[in-house]
Amino acid sequence: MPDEAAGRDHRTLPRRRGAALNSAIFEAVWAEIAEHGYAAVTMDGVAGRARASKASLYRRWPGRAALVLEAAYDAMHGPESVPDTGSLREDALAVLRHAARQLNGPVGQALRGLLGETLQNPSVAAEVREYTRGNVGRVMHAIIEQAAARGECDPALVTDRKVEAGPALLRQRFIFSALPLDDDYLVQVVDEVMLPLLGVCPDVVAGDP
Amino acid sequence: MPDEAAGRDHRTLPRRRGAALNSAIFEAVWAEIAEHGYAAVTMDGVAGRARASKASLYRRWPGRAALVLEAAYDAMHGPESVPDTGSLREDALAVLRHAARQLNGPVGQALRGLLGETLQNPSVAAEVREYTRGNVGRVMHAIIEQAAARGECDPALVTDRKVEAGPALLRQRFIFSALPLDDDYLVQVVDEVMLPLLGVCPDVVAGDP
DNA sequence: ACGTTTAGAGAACTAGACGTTCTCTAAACT
DNA sequence: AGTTTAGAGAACGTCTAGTTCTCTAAACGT
Repeated sequence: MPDEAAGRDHRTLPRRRGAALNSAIFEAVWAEIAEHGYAAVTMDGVAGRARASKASLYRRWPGRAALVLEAAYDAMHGPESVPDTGSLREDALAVLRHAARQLNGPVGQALRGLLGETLQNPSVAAEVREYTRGNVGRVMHAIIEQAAARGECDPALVTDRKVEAGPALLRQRFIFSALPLDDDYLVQVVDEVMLPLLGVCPDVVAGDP
Repeated sequence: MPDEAAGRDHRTLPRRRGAALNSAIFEAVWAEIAEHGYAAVTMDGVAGRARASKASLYRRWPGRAALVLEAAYDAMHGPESVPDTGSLREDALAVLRHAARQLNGPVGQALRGLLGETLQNPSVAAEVREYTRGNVGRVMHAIIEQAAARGECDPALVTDRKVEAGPALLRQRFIFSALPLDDDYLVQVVDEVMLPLLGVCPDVVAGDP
């Protein structure tokens, strides 16, 4: 009879399950993205790096898109809070800065890849679009309502197109430019587009003597 | 000795070259896109449908993206002209309508797929971005300069962000919505965003008694 | 403590697309 | 007519997506 080591083949290492395995898989996804970008994320690669089996991956997610999407959700922990500084300008900047911080990091890279996936194969995910669009738009509406309640802007001026304009500029730049979203850009979006559209602070921009 | 038919194998059909072959290949690309969308375009599929060889395809284009991109260029024949109706509102509507007509058709489907490709693999094509961004932006700048020269808007108000806002809304809707770009949307973009940003026609929208 | 059920590791396998390369031959050129 | 160029068709090697198999550790019962 062999000693106890002989009974242990290469599969006898401690085996993770449930949440622990999930976390290990998400970590592997981020490592793959960080190393060679979204395009380099393959199911085999993630499984290998996480020391998980492809069967385990496919038991949890139907494909790469669903996996990366859940990894992104996981990395963003928690719904976005609505800022309330008492000034529309500061609220708007806070919203855009929060979005920019996410989009400039690994989560942004993942979302770019996922958006690419949905553009090529529209059947894959209305879900991705929901996220990318839903959050910022909802919060933007909320801070504008706050401003209208304070009398800071005229509620009659508020339309869907005007509310969407700022976020649309942010997204355009995120999608079409490889450069990070810098703060100057966000300030321009707020001062040159969002506030003028709502009739706030007609072209008096801070910093000009 | 067999008769003359025996010497003709299945390769003996008339053989196209140069521009004629190019056109046949482009037609095949559009047929494939129309049938099952961008995702279904494969080099094998296009070659088969065009009765061309894959070798001929790869001699002309390095890959699928380059092929579809050139097919799109080919379908758009000619650079965009700058409208000059004498009214900024009409000029802007003309530009957006021209863009929308393209984007609502098969060319739009191709561009969506190509954009998806570049988002997943940024190395592929700065070229695609150039097109998608370049044209509308350039023409938009031109009509605004015309309007400023007529005294229709204040040149001091014109900034890059303001000029980009309208096109950004168009693109956002193109990218994130599967629905076609309808004319109501374009009118809203012009009347609620573009003109107010440039200080034209402050909220007097036609059609309201 | 023991037995049953669940779920993970690892590997083999199929199928589809990419991109390459080969041969044979029609079209274009001189 | 003879030469060169370029296209048709097919075979091939590779990669990735998914699936399915066996074996076994972990979780959960009694």
